[in-house]
Amino acid sequence: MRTSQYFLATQRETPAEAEVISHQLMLRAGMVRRLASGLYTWLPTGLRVLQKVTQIVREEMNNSGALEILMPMVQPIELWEESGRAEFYGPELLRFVDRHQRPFCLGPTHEEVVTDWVRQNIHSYKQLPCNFYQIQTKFRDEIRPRFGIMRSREFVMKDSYSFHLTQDCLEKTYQLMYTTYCKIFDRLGLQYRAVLADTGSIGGNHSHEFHVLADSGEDSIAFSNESNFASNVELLPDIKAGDPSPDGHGQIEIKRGIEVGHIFQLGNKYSSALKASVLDPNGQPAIMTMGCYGIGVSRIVAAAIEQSHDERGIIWPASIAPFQLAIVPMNLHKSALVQQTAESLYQQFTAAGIEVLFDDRKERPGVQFADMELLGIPHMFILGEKNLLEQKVEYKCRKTGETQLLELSECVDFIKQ
RNA sequence: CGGGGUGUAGCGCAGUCUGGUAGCGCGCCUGCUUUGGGAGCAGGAUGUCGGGGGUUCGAAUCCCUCUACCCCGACCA
Repeated sequence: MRTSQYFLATQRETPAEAEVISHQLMLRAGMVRRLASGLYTWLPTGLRVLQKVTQIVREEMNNSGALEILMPMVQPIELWEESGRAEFYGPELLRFVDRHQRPFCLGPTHEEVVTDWVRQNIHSYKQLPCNFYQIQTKFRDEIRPRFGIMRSREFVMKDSYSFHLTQDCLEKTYQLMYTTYCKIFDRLGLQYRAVLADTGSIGGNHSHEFHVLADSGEDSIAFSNESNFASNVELLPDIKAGDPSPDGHGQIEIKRGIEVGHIFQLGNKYSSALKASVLDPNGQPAIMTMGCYGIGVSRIVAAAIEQSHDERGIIWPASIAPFQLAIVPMNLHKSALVQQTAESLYQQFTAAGIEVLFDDRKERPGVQFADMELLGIPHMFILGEKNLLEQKVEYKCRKTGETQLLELSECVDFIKQ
């Protein structure tokens, strides 16, 4: 991509509306713009990152055997009355009526819809277990949207729902989702922690949250320095750092986390309310047992920034960077050598399947460097006439800030390895 | 919803107390110069001063009202 044909929308100054660093940097890097409280437009750069995250989630969900579907965002209120959540959910459920005065809501989650669909279409234990997921825009009319993308009213979520005949079977899928989530967060390049959690408004009897570790996180998580014990502090009201771990192994450490995933064993909460049953091997109706598994896809984008940034801007993990590499030719329009080499390198990287941002603007080098670093692009190649006359190109690593001179001919291999 | 704060150009802000018809920096457009870390000079465009009502000869400024947004609390991916 050439900057001249792109829409960078970087800003030097931090908009006053942004308090947390991820929000500030997403605005400055031209990733998002606010439409109204808790509602954001994703600009090209932000959407690239969002799609990277989406794709990793999709691939690992597919690898786990889950099947992708897409349910309506608009849901009839009757289903919520049937499950008993219409009243419980309260004003966070955005309700409205259609032209026939029929009541609907914008979907904040899809337990009701998926259970309704499954009860109408799955009739035999032989079709179980099954696990369906979607990646879709959710709407929750939050009391107080804040922190930009981190807690917006409209957001992208991966939600999946599994159905089982037995608790044993549910636990197997639950474990499979647990390991799938670990693979996802590993691939996303995030430091995270899975912790025991409260089941909240979704309900059920067993759940884990996945937290990205960041000092700015809204949650506190407690974990043992010796064992696998880890829990949201909500479940351990009086615990503090240095206390003995409740499992008897080691001492408690406390860190801040941003919740980006949550898995639940729902049991039969929704399936019994909606009478979702299959015939068991004896030909008798049996209420299905359910699990549900959520990932805050858009929140991950913000959480990744909270976890990895410096005074110059974002430092993306390679797997979700909007571009892998920036070509920064200096005085492109003054030097035929710089121009030819930049074009040639751009072609070579592109042919090698690498996503390149080719900064062909007529800007001074300082502006170019600042923008590429703000954007958090992992690798930068700086092309100057002096170096090129000796067949050299300067490489700079975004994360470490280290630079080195490379032979022009080895640039592509340097990145590919 | 309770408490606090802010709405003036794309972004950051001054001007409001003490009323006189809107300004600064950055960005944007044109030209020349400059070119390894957010350039310089010259010229230029952009504002229903959040909306409505009132007071006044005259309102960004005073009064009433509505509204939007941000921060602190209870909720959540």
